[in-house]
Amino acid sequence: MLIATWNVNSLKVRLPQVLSWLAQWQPSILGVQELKQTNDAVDVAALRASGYEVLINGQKTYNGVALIYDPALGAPTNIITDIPGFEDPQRRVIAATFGTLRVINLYVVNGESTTSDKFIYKQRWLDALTRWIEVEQSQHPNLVLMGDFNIAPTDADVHDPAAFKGQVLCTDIERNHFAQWLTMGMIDTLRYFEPENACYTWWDYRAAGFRRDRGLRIDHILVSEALRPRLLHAEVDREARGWERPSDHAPVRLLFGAD
DNA sequence: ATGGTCGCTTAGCGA
Repeated sequence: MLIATWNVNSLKVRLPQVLSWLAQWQPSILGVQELKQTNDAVDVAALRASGYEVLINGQKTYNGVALIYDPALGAPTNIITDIPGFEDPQRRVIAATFGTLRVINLYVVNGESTTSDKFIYKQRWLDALTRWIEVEQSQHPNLVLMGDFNIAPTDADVHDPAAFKGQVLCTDIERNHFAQWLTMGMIDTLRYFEPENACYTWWDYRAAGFRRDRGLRIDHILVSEALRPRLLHAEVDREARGWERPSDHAPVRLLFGAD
């Protein structure tokens, strides 16, 4: 079973690439972020023609997330489009249960800078998320948590740690949340299979970031401990980042075995 | 070189 996450930076612009990627990799589930589209604007027919169904939590201009899935998984249940109890006009969450698998797809707040009001919002958002993960873990042994987290968990996930020291995406406040999820028993699957090497998932459009490999690892797939025996492989799809008119993020893939 | 590029909406914002 293949699961993947991809911040597409406009599903309108990137739909042809998403369709091509689906045909190439045939994932069971693809979580996408930054649709920048309302639910009505998403070309569901094109996805269906490619053999996929989709759950959308869209928003005009900003944010928006979706779960694109193989209908052979059956009808998803317990669909959630908000962190329960957390008021948020921004569309950043889509979660659903597929059989025995609980999947949460997130577009975490960027935060802009540590002195921005958006960073306060990010902290409130992460506080609510951490509380919610505890609840989801208690209800769903087989939990997958994926998306654009806008957190580089350690200095090994940053091309220039000195330049990013204390900056947004790299603060102790953000990293402590990520560390807390690991303490709670979630597994950082990319690091599980790639303990040493850098494996960036995002490169700034500016300053030829990708060509110079000046990246950050901010897109993640975390799974609960119960799924550890089934883990087979995780990797970053750098090829898609090198396509014509790419998203600034690469897809991240996780392969795992059947029950 | 202390900037740079995208996407959205149409001058400026968000990333």
